[in-house]
Amino acid sequence: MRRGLEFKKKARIIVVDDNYEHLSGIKELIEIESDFDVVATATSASVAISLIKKYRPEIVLMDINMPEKDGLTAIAEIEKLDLGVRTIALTGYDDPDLIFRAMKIGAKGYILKTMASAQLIYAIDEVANGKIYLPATLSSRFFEYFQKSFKEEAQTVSDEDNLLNYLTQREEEVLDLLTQGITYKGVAQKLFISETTVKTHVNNIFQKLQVNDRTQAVLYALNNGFLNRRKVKIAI
Amino acid sequence: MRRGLEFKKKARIIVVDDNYEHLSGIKELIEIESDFDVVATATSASVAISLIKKYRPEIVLMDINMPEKDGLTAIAEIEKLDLGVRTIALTGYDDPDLIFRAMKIGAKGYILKTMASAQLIYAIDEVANGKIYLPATLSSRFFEYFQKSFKEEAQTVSDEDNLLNYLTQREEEVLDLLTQGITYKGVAQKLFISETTVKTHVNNIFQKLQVNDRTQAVLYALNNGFLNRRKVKIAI
DNA sequence: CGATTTCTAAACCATATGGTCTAGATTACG
DNA sequence: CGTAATCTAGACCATATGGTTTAGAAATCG
Repeated sequence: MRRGLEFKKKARIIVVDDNYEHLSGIKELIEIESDFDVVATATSASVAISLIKKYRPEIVLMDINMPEKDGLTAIAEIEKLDLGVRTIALTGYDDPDLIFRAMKIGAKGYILKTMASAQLIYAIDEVANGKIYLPATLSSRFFEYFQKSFKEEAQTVSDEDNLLNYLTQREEEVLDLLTQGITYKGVAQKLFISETTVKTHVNNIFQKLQVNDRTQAVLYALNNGFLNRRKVKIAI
Repeated sequence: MRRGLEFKKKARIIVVDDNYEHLSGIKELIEIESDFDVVATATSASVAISLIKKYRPEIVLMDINMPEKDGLTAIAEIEKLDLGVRTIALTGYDDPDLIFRAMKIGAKGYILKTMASAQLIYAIDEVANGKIYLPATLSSRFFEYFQKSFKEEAQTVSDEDNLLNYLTQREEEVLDLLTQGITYKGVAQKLFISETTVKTHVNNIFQKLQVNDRTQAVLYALNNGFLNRRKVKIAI
């Protein structure tokens, strides 16, 4: 598979799988069917991490379903090292939650063990070239899960009977300061009003939000999208 | 393109684009090259929504770059109607933030206007069959953006000098109850200890978190991933 | 123009919260 | 076994917070 005079470096790979049979199978597959270089293998996440520090590979193939320290935390740790190592998650399950979590913590690809060997090689190739690879079926599953979580969030947040809607503008300003952990005295200074006025506003806020104290008001505000009102932030 | 005796219903489509040229172009394209049925078109989001309510199509092709009411809010509204209508976003820009927001609010597909007509038909077909369709390039862009946002979040949250790490187990339990808006008396009852003990714990918490009151402690906890410790919740 | 809402502010009081110190019982650690 | 950390709990005091009522000024609305 070598391609003449290309300068492209052979991607160096570390394979991690607690099952030794699988491990050597994958290693052989890669060495025979592709141009990549398996520089090391590991049967546990902790060993894998020291090997990664030592060899600095471009790619890590990580089995997610391991006992002891699980693969997801391992991936998270690898990402935290920030060595530019790109990790591909490998597993038998297409559980959307698993896919979501893997991608969330920084996996650059996600492949099922049942998939054809050609697809594995293709995925490694894509990821080695800086792309992120998810097979179409898994991608669909991911997005369904992704949208479902946001839908639930949107429902709980932007209800039209959100009690925050009943607050006046001044009350919103006061509540905004409260959600920053500022005392009544501080609020009074910031808004150039007396402390008793602040107390009046606060009491009205309590009644409207049906809570009994400052902490509960702040919690209500945070749980019901109060911050999203003023800031146009579309953050996750 | 009709396929003999299949029972599959022709998907009914509404196309929305403020540019009339584009609109009729897309409409013709769909009618000539595919089996789908364009039941209506609209040049504004608000008109589109009433048409959707009237025709109940399976698919909506929505141009995102419209003046007045923009396409994203339109998609959000359509999703909110919960009519089972599946929306595909259509735009000239592959801005990752745009893609991310579109998918977040529930778009079932995202296509660039520059893409080949065959790809448009393919996308509609996929979405009509209940799948979610993102072309590979856009998918890559989406995931990069997705991971970047989580990476930033992870950095601010899971620092090793997170003051929450200095809390004892009992202090964590107390703080947990405080983050639910419970009073000292309530905490005392829940933990079967005296109120003065609660106060002792709380004072220790304040010192460790370097804050002055309950609200600030709760805010610190929420902003620094306190909830993610006990609950394995991977919520967004 | 009259009514309503909003923002302002005070008085008064009860209680919750916060700050500091001391101290016994238990457990963990070297 | 001695020491440190943790959990418990009391005393004492200062102040912040919460509940209620009243009320004037300004803005908004029909």
